[in-house]
Amino acid sequence: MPELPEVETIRREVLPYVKGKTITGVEIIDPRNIKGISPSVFKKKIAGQKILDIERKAKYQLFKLASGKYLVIHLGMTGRLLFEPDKYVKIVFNLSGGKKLFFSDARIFGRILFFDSYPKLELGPEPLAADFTWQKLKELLSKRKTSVKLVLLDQKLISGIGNIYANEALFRAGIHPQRKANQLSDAEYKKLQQAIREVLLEAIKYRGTSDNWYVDAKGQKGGFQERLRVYGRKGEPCYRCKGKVVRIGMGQRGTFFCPKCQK
DNA sequence: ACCTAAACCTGGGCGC
DNA sequence: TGCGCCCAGGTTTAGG
Repeated sequence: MPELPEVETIRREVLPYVKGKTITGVEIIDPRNIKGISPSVFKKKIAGQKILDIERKAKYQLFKLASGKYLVIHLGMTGRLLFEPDKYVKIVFNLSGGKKLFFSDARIFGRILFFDSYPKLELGPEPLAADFTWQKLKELLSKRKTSVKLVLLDQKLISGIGNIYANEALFRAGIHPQRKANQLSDAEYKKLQQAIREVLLEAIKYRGTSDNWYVDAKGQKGGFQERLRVYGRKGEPCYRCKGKVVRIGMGQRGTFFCPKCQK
């Protein structure tokens, strides 16, 4: 599923493809991804808009338009932005110059939004921001009594981390996912902050994780799935201690960890 | 304000 | 080959 590294990979590919182009029209094959306004109003508003830039905020892509308005896309779980169509295309953006950008989404969890001014998205700080220090992480996590794993997934508190990278960061930091967020030591907040940064940067470098659905705008898989240490590895040996990786459910999500290495 | 759980969705994988 | 069942999970919504 597209988390921060996957969305960033797509943004870097799509930006040069659309920058300076005008959206001449939109074909709506399935309207269910369009949120907040009716499909017909969306069509009218988007037609003729020139794209200046794409900004990424957490898992959102903000298409900055010359009019000062914004097209905002969230890929949900199975959403894709593609240069060539696949069998799950729901929306087609026709661009000046004859190119098309395809929005594909098998499960229709993705969201397409339109804002007349800069979008308010209610997101917590991004872990890759320069001022996201371990003290900042401690300040945020100290507010919560629930498990550290679930808190990492709360986009209003910290934005951009999804299930894969929450599992991977906790493994790298040696922290058990069921530990209470407000009960870590300073050394553990420090290790966790470093682990989050490291895993996100490494995943961007490898162009994201294609555990199942994710592909980039060219339809190509990422490379980070081969570097996952716990996610999806239930019953397999831990790379650090050779013990078995365990899977439990937390908040309706698969949670993978090594009981020996994560305390 | 915080926390939990259900709901939204459907392709893919599995057992039979 | 095909049917039924279960699983995947980001975000919103509802309710405690």
